[in-house]
Amino acid sequence: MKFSEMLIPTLREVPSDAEVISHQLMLRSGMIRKLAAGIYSYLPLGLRVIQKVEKIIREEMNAAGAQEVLLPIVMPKELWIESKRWEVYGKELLRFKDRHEREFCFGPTHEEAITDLVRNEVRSYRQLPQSLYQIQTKFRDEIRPRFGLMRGREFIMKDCYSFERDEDAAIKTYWRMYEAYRKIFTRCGLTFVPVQAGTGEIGGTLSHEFHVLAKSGEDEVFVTEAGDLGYSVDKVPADKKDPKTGSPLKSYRGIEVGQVFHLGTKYSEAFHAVYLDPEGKEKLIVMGCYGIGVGRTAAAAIEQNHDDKGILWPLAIAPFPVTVIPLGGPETPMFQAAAEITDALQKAGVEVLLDDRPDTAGVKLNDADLLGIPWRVVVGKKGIEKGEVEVKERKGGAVTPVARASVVEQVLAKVRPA
RNA sequence: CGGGGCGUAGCUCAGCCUGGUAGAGCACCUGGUUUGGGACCAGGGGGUCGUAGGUUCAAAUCCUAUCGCCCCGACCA
Repeated sequence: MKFSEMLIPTLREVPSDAEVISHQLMLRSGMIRKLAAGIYSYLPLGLRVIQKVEKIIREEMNAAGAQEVLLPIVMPKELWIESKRWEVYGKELLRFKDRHEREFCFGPTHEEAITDLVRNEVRSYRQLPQSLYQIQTKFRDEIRPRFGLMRGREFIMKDCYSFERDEDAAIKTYWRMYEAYRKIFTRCGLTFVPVQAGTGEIGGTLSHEFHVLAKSGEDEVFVTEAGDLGYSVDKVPADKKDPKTGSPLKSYRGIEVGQVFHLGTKYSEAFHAVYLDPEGKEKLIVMGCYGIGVGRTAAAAIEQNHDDKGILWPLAIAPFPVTVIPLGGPETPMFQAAAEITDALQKAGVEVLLDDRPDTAGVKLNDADLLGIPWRVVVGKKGIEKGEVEVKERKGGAVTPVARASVVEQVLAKVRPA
């Protein structure tokens, strides 16, 4: 891809309405733009990151045995009356009427829709278990949207719902999803901690939140010495000590990027979602639900991976793994070499951003720092005269001169580790 | 919803107190010179000062209302 042909409107200055670093950097790097409070457009670079995160989520959810579906965003009032949440949910539930004065809401979550689907389609124990997930736009009319993608009103969420024959099977699935979540956030390059949490409005009995630890986090979490488990404010032991080791728990700020719930039969009771067991007896389906904030995961990655010059994307979710920067105009040997290197990498299946803009070296290098693409190939005049180009990792900073002839091979080794 | 703040060019902001022909830097367009860390010269385009009403000879500036946005608090992926 050529920088000059993509819509990447980078900003030199920090927009005045952005407070947290991820919001600032997403705006400055041309990933997102705000349309209204808590409502954002994703530009090409931002969408690329979102899609990388989604790809990881899909792979791990599929590996955990879940199937992808897509439910409606708009749902009728009646469904929400059945679960009693039309009254309970409050003003975050955005409600409206259609031309026939029938009442609807925008989905803030989809237990109702999925349970309705499953109760209509599942009759027999032979059809269970089922785990169904979707990646979809949600709308929650938050009292105070803030921090860019971190707390939008409209946001992309992966939500998964599991349906099991009994409690034991549901608990097993719960832990399988828990492990899938660990893999997802690990693959996204995040440092995170699973946190024992209360179940809040969605209801249920067992729950973990996955928190990315960052100073800007909205939640306080209490983490064990080993850092392998935490407790939310409403679940932390009174003495604030690790129940296993007795050592004190440390307080951190966390960004909740995912949560897993064991729901039990709350929704299957409300919706009479039942199946017939081998004896022909009617039984309630046992449910779980599992959410990941996709945009928030991307924002959290920035909160955790940035420096004073810009983003330091983890390789797995970077908009591009590598950028090639010729320091010279279109007629120069630098530009020629850069184009050839780009071409060779692309033929090898690597996504490359070629900075073909006519701007000065300073502009290109500063923008490259801002965008945070993990690997950078700089083709400079002195280097090219010696038959060399430079390979630099955004995070490390060390510049490695590499022979022109072997640069493709070397970049490939960095960008797709076996 | 309670408390605080802000709406002036694409972005960052000055001007408002003390009313008198709308500004700067960056960005953008044209031509030229430039290319290792946000270049230079010359020319140029762009704003009914959030909106509506009021006061006044005269309003970005004073008054009233309204809308939007940001921050702090209660709610949440």
